[in-house]
Amino acid sequence: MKNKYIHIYRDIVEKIRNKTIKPQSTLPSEHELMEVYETSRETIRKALNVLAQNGFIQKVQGKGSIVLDSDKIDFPVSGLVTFKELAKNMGQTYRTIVQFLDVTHPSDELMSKLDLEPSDEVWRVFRIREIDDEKVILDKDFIKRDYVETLTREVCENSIYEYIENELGMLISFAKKEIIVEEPSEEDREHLDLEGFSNIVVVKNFVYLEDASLFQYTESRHRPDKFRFVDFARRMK
Amino acid sequence: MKNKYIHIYRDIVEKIRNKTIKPQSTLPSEHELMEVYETSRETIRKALNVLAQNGFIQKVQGKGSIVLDSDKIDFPVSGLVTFKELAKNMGQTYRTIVQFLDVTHPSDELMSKLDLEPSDEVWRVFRIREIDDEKVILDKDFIKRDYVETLTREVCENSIYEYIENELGMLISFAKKEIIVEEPSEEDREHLDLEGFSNIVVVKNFVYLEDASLFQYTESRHRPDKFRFVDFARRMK
DNA sequence: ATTATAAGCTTGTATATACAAGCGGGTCAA
DNA sequence: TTGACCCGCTTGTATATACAAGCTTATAAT
Repeated sequence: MKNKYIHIYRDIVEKIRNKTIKPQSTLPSEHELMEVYETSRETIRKALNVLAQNGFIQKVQGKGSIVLDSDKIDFPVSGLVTFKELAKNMGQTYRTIVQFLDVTHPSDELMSKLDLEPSDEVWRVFRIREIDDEKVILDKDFIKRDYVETLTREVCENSIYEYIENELGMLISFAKKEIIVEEPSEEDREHLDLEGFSNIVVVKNFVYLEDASLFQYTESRHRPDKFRFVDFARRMK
Repeated sequence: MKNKYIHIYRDIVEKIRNKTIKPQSTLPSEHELMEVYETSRETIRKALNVLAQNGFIQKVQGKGSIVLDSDKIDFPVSGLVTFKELAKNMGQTYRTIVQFLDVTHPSDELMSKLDLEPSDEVWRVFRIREIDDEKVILDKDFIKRDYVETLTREVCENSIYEYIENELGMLISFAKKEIIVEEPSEEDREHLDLEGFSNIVVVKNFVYLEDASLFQYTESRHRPDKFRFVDFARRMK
């Protein structure tokens, strides 16, 4: 009986995605949805609020809930997304090359970023991402050792996130992102196919777990032509 | 008696901002907040949910609401932000130069972007943004004439958003953003102080009103060194 | 000492009710 | 025809209650 509203949310998302419910149309009223899902109005409203928050619908007082055009707001690239999901949308073939993987003590910069002591240990993972046989992204991951005991090359080649969530049972909850543009470093030039591009898009990512503990810092360095970021922003009333 | 929860939200935001409530501490329990604000638990929870959504707190079942470090998640640059707000944070002095302002019929590209007919009219506003006496941003705005009858140079030099919300009484509700990197166009080279930069960060912005109608498309073209985007993303459970 | 259990706190979910506020269509009067 | 008003729909807000589920601490049993 738990998570009824999330179930309703997912159900409606699915119907919007596969066009069972068409863009620009209005959803059934909250009263009608109550009967469809055999639940209370508050539960329906919780589901609708999540839909609105994520850009699927727009609620208008006195009228109803208008279904937005999800194609125009194509999400997958927004928010918390892994390379695997991103690559599927971007190109034909993709591959991850683990440059190296080790445990060290944090540099000064990292100590302030991850809030660490000099004695703490961190996993350091550098990965090169290929899309259509071009090396276009350099991912530098720093993960607190406290949270992750072991980490293998194989895991890094696949998806660290999947490992952490599925194998270790830890839940990623939120992240702070910062996007800036820099000149390519020596490292960038060495590992990426820059093809004359003289800028690098740097996505700095601070990842937090469900208990609000910061456990990972990631720097994702993109060749500019392979970078795209989509965001849906709702205004505070 | 209306909007009690928004009032509570703002009150707590203020307390977090001015450090009356310190980062990493936990908020009073929902029960205690009920008494402080003399309201019901559901109302408190609504306020707390908005706080969580906007990255001010993290709720942990069984424990409480942890106050996040807002300094590390400095918002103002995220979401729906106008140049005026942005410039205040970026530099010392800023200025807006209205390149031109007119009404035309839409190009094919614009027709598809703004969902228009060939007979429709659109305002076209091109503005150059100066920060510290350098021309670093080129803003190209396209606004549906249906929604805005008149638009003056003076308004454009100040803030179109303020004009629309305060003078015309229309409410901006949400926006879809897309960030990509391009080669500078002739136009970019002509109007901006590119200083050898060979890329331009393009922020495409589709702005919607409260009734879900699309009414503006903006293309904001930034010199890469003056671009920064901060985002807070929460994962769906 | 260690472990297991229970109690008491916390937040999470589901339900019901009441009234406010916005929209739209219909009615009726001028 | 036009405008004012009302009614029935919609969503928005506030309240109360009940129980579930997660965390911490204290207590009891081994």
